[in-house]
Amino acid sequence: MTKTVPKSDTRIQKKNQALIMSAGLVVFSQFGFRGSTLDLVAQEAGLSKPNLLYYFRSKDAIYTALLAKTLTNWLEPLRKIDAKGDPVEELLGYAKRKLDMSQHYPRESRLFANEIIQGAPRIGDVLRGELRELVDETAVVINGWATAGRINKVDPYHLIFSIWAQTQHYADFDVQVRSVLGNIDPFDGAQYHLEAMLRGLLTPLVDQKGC
Amino acid sequence: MTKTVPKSDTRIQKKNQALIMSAGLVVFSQFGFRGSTLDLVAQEAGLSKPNLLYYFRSKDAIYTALLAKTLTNWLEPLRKIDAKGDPVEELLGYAKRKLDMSQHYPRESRLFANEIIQGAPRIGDVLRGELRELVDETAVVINGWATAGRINKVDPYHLIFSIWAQTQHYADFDVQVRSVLGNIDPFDGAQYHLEAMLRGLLTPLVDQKGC
Amino acid sequence: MTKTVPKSDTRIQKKNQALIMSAGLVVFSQFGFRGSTLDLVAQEAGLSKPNLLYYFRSKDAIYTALLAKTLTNWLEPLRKIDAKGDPVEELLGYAKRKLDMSQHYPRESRLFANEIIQGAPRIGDVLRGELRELVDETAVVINGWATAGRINKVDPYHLIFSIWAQTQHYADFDVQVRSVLGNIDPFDGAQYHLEAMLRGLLTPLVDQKGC
Amino acid sequence: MTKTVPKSDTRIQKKNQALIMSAGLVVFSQFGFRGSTLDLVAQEAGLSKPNLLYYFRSKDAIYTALLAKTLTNWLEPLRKIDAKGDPVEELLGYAKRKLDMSQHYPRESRLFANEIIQGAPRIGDVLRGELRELVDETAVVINGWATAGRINKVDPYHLIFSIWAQTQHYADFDVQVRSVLGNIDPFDGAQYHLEAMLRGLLTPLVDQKGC
DNA sequence: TATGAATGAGGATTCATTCAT
DNA sequence: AATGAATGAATCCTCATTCAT
Repeated sequence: MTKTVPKSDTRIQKKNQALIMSAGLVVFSQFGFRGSTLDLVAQEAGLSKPNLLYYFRSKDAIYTALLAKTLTNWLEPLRKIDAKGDPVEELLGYAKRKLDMSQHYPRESRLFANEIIQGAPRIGDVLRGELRELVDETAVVINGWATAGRINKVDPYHLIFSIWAQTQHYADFDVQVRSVLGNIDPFDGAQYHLEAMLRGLLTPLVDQKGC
Repeated sequence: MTKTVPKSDTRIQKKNQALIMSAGLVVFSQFGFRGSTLDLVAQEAGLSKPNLLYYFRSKDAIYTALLAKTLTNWLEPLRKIDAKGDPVEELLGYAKRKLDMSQHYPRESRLFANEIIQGAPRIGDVLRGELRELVDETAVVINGWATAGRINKVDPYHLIFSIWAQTQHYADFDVQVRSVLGNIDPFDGAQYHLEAMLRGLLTPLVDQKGC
Repeated sequence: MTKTVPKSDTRIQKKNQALIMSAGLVVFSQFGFRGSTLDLVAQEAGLSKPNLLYYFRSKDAIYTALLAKTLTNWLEPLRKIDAKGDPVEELLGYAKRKLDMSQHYPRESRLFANEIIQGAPRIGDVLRGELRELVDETAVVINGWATAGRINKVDPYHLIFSIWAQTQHYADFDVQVRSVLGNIDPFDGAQYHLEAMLRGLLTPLVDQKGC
Repeated sequence: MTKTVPKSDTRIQKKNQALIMSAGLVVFSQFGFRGSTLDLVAQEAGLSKPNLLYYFRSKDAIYTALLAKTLTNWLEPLRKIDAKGDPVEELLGYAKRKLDMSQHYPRESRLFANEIIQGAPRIGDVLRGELRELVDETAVVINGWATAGRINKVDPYHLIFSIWAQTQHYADFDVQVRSVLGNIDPFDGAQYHLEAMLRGLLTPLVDQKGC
């Protein structure tokens, strides 16, 4: 009814809010929203359960805040694709950035993976709005490159999907990848393979062999 | 002895067990194990909750049975790769079968995706055992093809990962894909794009252009 | 999400639903909705808390069911006032019925008292609808009697309020009344006093003294 | 010693204590003790929750202080009945004062109503002590008047109850009264009706009609 | 085979109160 | 004098599971 939630952002508040969101990331990325409990988050954060709810109105509020915060970073790499840059390098760069994120922020990847697999109940609007627009714009750029003959003709949407799929796979299916590879680090090979794949797809034949 | 579980498999038993597993697939594939409830499964199956537990010892038993049953089909396509076939056609065929499965059995895909993202607590052994062996064997075949110059040199593990990633993406991230594509059917373009990608990667240059 | 609430009314269900509503009456009539706890109701009913919620969806559902069930009986006496009867006797009869209810169903009286004092959040509509109409109709009857000279001119609304007030007082303020009266039974004197009061108000003087 | 409660009554202390009691009156009179929360009181007072507890030891302390403070005013009208005055005028005056209090201090009325309906856990002693004595004394006065033939014979206790009931009704059941009356102000009619009732009851017939 | 009835163990959230500053 | 921070004890409700029929 009358929830006392901190209004001013003191030092300790920022610290604890960050702590909670960090703990939330660990838990929610593994179990999804429904599979996670405040107990787990509290334990991970080293705080008491009511103390969690002192900083966030509800379990949902933690999760939503987490999604919102992560979302911005998540879409960033796509925004960096430069229409004026070299097409192949731009796309390889994008793929590399995505792969780096899978390597260094696998939990964020799994957070979204869980959310989307479970039907994106909370970010459906973003997917159909902001994300779609961003992809549409990028598709125009890619089509422009193809029309100019600077890369092969490709479906820009599926190209983007395949970059998402191949990079996020190493974060989302980390357990599987490591089960198969044993002690070998996945990301070295992944980077090389992904580049080969993209070059094979994009590079006009005339550039591949001088004839 | 504490629990009476049907021993003889009558017709009605098989029917209901199948019904429950079918309902379980719907629910578990969306919410994962922890996020699912027996109530949801019971409602989906049109059975009472205690009746579910007459056929299966526990929630866990339903989930485990479901995973086990699906696993066989899931690994099947990989087994079908024929070392004696045409390399590119074999690999394209594999990719196509996987994509078909994403199209026609997206729930099974999401069931595994959920399980693996959440750390594969129940199928970790299979991943490190059966799956790894199978991939190892396939890797030998692919390496053989490359050594024989019939395809380009590729890392067979990452090749397989990239096929998994790109095909399963259309099932697991279905909501996202459709959010971006709107009314366009994803699978037409996906099939074409995937083939282009694999051909670009695998086909020796000498075959691509006659020089 | 998927609440299993009994649909068919078996014997045991009716028994337990009645048991719970009876316990709910005891608790809610004393503490009001907000001040009551399911624990108290469960204890009063001799059932476990989850078992309460097996029969009723929520605390609110118990309370609402209770109000609805009691409401009908509550308005009944007013409906029984007969325009064709003897005015004074009809009104005295009404007052007597109300007083009897206070004596024999004091909890029901306090249930409504609590609800109304606290702002009638759940029965406000009934008050402004069904109750008001009923009172309006009765007011017409009373005015008719007064116009015909069969009773003194009175404000029918305040007459009804005063009957409500004086009868319900013995239920709602029972503790106070008994604190003041000690061991004397309140209802004997109440009945006599109320009758005197109403006769004094209603009876035309010409009837009181033959002149 | 464990708790620092202000000893000296500075200006700001008195101000805030009054502020809190005023806010407590608003909240407790609506929801009763158990249904009220410190959050609600704090919000109503515009103070922080811990600050409330700086001025009052506990939620209970606020409530008890409120009851005590109000109680004095509450009993005052009864004390003002003057044995030497004109009987009917004295009693009508008492009723009027009570009705005025219902009009101008309805919250105080509801505060007691809630407390008493819920069993008077905190003022039971006062009811059985101070209140009872006061009523007993008044009853003697009334009986004296009746014996002297200055008013009709009535049960003085039920007479007092009926004045309480009819006057407090307009405060305690305010919502209901207004639901029935719509936009008409209740207190005009109430005053008139109450006077008629009491005169009808009390006035010896010989005074009503000269015969 | 099926289900109504029942519950212990959670799980999210509220709340009065304490503590440090 | 005031408040941000913190929490143990409720409090409502859910859920997997058991039991009796």
